[in-house]
Amino acid sequence: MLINELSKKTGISTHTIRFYEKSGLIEGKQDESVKSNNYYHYDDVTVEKLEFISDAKSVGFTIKEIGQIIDAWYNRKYTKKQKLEILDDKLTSLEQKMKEIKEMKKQILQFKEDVVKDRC
Amino acid sequence: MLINELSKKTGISTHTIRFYEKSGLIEGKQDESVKSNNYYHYDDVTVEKLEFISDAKSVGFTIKEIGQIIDAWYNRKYTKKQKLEILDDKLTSLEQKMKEIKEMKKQILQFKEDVVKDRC
DNA sequence: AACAACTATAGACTATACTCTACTGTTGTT
DNA sequence: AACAACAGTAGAGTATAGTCTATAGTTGTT
Repeated sequence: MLINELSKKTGISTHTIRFYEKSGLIEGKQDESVKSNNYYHYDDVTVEKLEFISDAKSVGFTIKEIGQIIDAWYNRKYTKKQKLEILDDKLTSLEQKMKEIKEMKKQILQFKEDVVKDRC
Repeated sequence: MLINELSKKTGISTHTIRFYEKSGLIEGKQDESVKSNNYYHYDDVTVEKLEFISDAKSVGFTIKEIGQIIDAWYNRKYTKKQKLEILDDKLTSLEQKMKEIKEMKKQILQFKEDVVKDRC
């Protein structure tokens, strides 16, 4: 599919898709047999990747981190061991985020109590 | 205390503290009786606030959101009802973040499985 | 052939959250 | 008095993650 279809399927603008491509998160390929244009073609894996990128951004991963995860999942540039290391690293960071959110919840509940009891 | 002590107590640079002050998150007060300088003085509540800001940033709250929470907790510019609304709103957003993180964990565990089983 | 819709590239612009530099003035110690 | 350490203000610079504009060429429909 071309970029417009990819954009419609994922809800991500063509501008942002191109930005992600320049950032190395996804990669379209050009059809060598067609000489009249240099249009990029994208497959269903790219759709999956873009959906993952959206989710990963929501939890606070940076483009760089997301790139690492995608490479660990769908690339030949790491050994199996390296891939598992990267993924475990991200799992650890998610555990950390969860802990911080739980503490923040407690803190805000405390604030609520303070408000209710006119302590502030 | 002056800004340097505040910085040392919180581990936040004086530059960043001034940035937070300009952003309305904290507020020092000048000693009217001293005319020779315009140094700002900070109290222990400011230390608390800065510690909260660090934690809140970790969970992904923006400066604007943090400002709202601080105002809801320590300000007279909202009614009790408004304060509780703001705090409940942030609690909801924390629940949402928590959900997204749990899903991301599942996803990355799946990636790990794919790697282990050579499915990618 | 005309024309709208689409594609690629380059580069400018925006928002957020700092971070640093330059400059000036104050305080405290020697 | 000298001088380091600290204070304030203003404004420039940086990194991240887009977002938009301009330009030029291509494709598909009428």
